Amino acid sequence: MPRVTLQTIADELGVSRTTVSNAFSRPDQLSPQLRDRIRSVADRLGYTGPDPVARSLRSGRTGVVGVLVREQLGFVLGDPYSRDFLTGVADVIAREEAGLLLIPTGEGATEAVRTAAVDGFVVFTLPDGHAAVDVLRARGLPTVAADGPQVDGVPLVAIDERSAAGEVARHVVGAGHERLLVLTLRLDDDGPFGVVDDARLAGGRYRVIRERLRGALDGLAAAGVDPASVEVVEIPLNQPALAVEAVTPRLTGPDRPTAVVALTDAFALGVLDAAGRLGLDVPADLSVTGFDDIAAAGEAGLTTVRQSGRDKGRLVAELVLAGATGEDVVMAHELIRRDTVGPAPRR
Amino acid sequence: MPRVTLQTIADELGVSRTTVSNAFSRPDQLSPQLRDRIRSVADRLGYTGPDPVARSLRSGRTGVVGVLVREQLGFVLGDPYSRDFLTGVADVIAREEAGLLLIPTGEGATEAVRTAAVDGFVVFTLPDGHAAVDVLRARGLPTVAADGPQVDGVPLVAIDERSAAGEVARHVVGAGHERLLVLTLRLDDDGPFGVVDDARLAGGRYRVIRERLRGALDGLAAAGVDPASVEVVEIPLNQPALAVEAVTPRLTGPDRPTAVVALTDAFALGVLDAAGRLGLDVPADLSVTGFDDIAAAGEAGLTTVRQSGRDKGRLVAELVLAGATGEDVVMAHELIRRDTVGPAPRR
DNA sequence: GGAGGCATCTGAATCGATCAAGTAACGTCA
DNA sequence: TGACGTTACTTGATCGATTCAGATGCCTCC
Repeated sequence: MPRVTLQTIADELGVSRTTVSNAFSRPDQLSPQLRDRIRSVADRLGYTGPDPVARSLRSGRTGVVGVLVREQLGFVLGDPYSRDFLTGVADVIAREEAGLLLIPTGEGATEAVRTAAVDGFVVFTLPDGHAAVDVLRARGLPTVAADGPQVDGVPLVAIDERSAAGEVARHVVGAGHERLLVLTLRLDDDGPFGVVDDARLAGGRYRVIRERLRGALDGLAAAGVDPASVEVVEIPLNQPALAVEAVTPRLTGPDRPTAVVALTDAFALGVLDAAGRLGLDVPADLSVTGFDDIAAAGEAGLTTVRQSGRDKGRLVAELVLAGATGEDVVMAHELIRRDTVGPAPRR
Repeated sequence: MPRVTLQTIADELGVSRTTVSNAFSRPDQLSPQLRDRIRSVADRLGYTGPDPVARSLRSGRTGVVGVLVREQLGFVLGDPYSRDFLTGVADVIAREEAGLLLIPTGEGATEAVRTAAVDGFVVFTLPDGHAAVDVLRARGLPTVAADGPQVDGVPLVAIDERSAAGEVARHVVGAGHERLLVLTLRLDDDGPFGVVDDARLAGGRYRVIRERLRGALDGLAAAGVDPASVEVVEIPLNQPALAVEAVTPRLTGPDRPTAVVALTDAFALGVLDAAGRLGLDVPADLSVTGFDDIAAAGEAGLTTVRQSGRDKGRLVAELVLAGATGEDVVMAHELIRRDTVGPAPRR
């Protein structure tokens, strides 16, 4: 039994294939009567509308945006900020009646990128030098990167991480803190994770984190705290529990830090948790700052840097759908002062 | 400047278009030398491989699976069980080098389903009678539903919700509890939400929840507790905070329930939270059960029904990719007895 | 009454590949 | 030596639609 196509219906009614096509895709191009007849014959024959693939081939557009995320989809979906971002992308995709092709891609797996039938790509926080990005560029489709990497020919949408982190650092030092601990997300995929040295920082391939850390250290220096005196601890996954683990042994003793600058909200929430377990009062005994202002940060009263992942997702999707030939976009951020930063406790 | 196609390369080298096609898609069909020459010319001309759309049209397969989820993508991604499921789907998709098209679809929005260029569909917990499912069936592509709805011609993959909930109910009653509270997720999209009556239960369009609730009530009855004596409270979104809100006013007074049977882990975690705030000891003062065994349930020591969302996602994806003509699949579940069910307190 | 405009419909070309069938050259083996 | 199988490549048809340049008829307006 041959498949039902436009031609089948055209033959059935004695009209041209083009007219049947118009009945579905450009209803104003034919009389309402004929349109209805065509529709009813289509229903009778079980024709559900023009084949999407054939339509895409001829028209040159698929109506699908590919979203490149890191390989472990579970971790991406588990992260509130990432979720906000994806939700923002989906908002626009739905409004424009487009589709969202999720492409989890490891360093080696570029095949999915090469063979994805899409009109454009969104790249979401991949490390610098990720192989998939080269493939993307070769394909020549509209592409926008969110948060990273920064690559020639691919517009980047992000906040000014460096100055945002600088503001945080100055805010904390301004409250009188001198003994600080910085908690950072992984700078690169290869371990070991632990205390960060200069080489590790300089070589970090995750742009967002690298810039944040640089901004924070520069901000501390500018405020009069020697960056060499602050311990920087690197944690591989953006989960509160890992921050608890990293920070707990470091929050005891007379020389313990009086403030923890966490480069993500998840870490900051972990620090609040750890402080509670250790009986430290925040902010009387310990000050804590985060980054991103996810929903849980507001509930916890966390002082943090606000940026809207959802707005970013929306903007990025719009740029891709619009053809994405533009420049980088620097989005707004704002230091939100809530209840987790106080004056440094006196010895 | 015309686009570079197989023909461009064929002309450049004086070979046939098919041979160039084979160089990319069936490397064993031509000599290694020619293959290399073709590849190098392709690189030089900036040809990144066969156009995915054209290839799909001719070959009849797209290598993409469409996943239908409910409209509010944010809520879906925010739910741990849903996330596990999607991760499972993604596992298989990645392994088979396919793509995952996310289709958030509201009751009215069936256009995305009609025009999705996919080889098959995964339906994830849509309500019975959802318009998108009719469109799906008309398209005649391999389709599998996870958790619901149950529709003729669409294989369903789920656990035996009814008997699982029955086991929970018998377990709780077996510990001596007589005054019970049941917390259920929405039975249907239209409010109002609150105390559930028989009509609401019978008319519920979310299969999973309806079956769980039936199973729980039947189990209570079988164990000798009059279902009419248990209050059933319906909560619209699967979030712990909403359970806290619903349960707090009901956990005071001499006649308060001694056990809460929550039909999702998120609700159960909310109950644990509320109990803590009220100074009720679990399980000495209050017993609590959940459903699904998400990661946080284990950490909280929650007695619950285990099922693997990830395994379910994997199985469903495999069925779709295999053509999905089979029967319904009933997956295994297991009652996990941890630390939140104890003997009923004496008055 | 003729020119022009609009609404409606048609036909051929085209999108970029894969597929099925076929050909030519070369070796192998009875 | 001749039938047969392999390897390497070609030819022509085809997937199912959209696009674009007309053709046709009918109405309007000067």
